[in-house]
Amino acid sequence: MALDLFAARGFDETTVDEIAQAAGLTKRSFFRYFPAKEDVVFGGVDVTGEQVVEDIRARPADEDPWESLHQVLSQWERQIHTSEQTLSSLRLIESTPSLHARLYQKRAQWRRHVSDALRDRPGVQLDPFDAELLTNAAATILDTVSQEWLRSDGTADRAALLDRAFAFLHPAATMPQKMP
Amino acid sequence: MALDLFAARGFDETTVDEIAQAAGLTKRSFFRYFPAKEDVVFGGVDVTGEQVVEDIRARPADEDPWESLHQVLSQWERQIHTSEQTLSSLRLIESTPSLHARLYQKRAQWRRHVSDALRDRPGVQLDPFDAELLTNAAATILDTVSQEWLRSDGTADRAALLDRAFAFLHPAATMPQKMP
DNA sequence: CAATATACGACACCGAGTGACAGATTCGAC
DNA sequence: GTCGAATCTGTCACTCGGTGTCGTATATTG
Repeated sequence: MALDLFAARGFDETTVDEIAQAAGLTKRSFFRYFPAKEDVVFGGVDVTGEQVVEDIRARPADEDPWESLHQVLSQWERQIHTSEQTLSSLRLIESTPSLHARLYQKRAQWRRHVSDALRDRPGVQLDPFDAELLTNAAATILDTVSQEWLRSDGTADRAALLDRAFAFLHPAATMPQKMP
Repeated sequence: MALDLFAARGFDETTVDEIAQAAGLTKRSFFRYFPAKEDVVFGGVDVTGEQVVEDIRARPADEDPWESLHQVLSQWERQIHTSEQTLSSLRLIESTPSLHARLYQKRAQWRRHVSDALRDRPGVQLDPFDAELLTNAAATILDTVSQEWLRSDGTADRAALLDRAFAFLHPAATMPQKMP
């Protein structure tokens, strides 16, 4: 629907009035369904939702956090259906600054949840800085994988790229201690 | 000037007309100096400019890319003067989604430059995916350090945090190869 | 059928940002 | 110093995203 309009005229060049009219609504009614114009695009794309957070919570508490992130994200990566529409949506997002910003915003709150999940583990208490560092690094991996996948026009193996990235960017076995 | 208004009434609650009037201008003239309302805040803050990119280009070509990033960013971190105003600016940015988005946007184009700099090295040609992964990881470290520094109310040692993060998130010595 | 909740349209409004035009200011050539 | 050009600035009008308000249909429930 609205995605066709974006594909044809571009995101910024398409007004909310046009989107609404194409869907048989008013501008006012459009904003009753979507908090912002940008959110039409993210309706179909699963922006790494609550499932991942729950999966991390379900992992054994004594598992290496980085390994947990790897396992959960790897599994998630293999579950999602990477349709042709996902590809064009991602392309649109990448080429539109405001959409890019919106995606980042959604990822930011997701990261907070993941970071909390890592620190909520019983037994070992993880330093907030370390938890955020690991979480942000994992998010960066996701981001870079998506970027590469986009560059390959959807032909690249996302799961393989993810594994490679997780293996490459490996935290030190012995965590450097804070200075007192 | 305008930062005082933001500190008092908040970013979103301060209109451009008010900023302009406080500076003795018109709204129209304001937009002749700043492309967007958000850019007033980033005027004083050095959002990791061209200097870092040049420094990376100046590094020995056979140096480990991660080490180059570490060295340059570490040096940069020790050069910047982290004033009280920087702290309040960062606080404002963190608490305002639109400013957060703008910062991310600026960082994005910086990352592209850094990634290009890493790949432009003579001799070794780095895979685009790897280059972006390293660059994004370094940017993530910067981000996390800033976050932690902010949480400590500016008392934390940024350089030390940076060193710790770079040591913690260390790429594997042997880079995993791509599958054919 | 009546009462109430929910959805939608219509209208007015605000703030960010832009284009066009007119007047002022600065600055260099002569 | 004068003239003319370039630059700066204010004014007005306009677009577009987003919100508040209100009146009115269309269910939904008893």
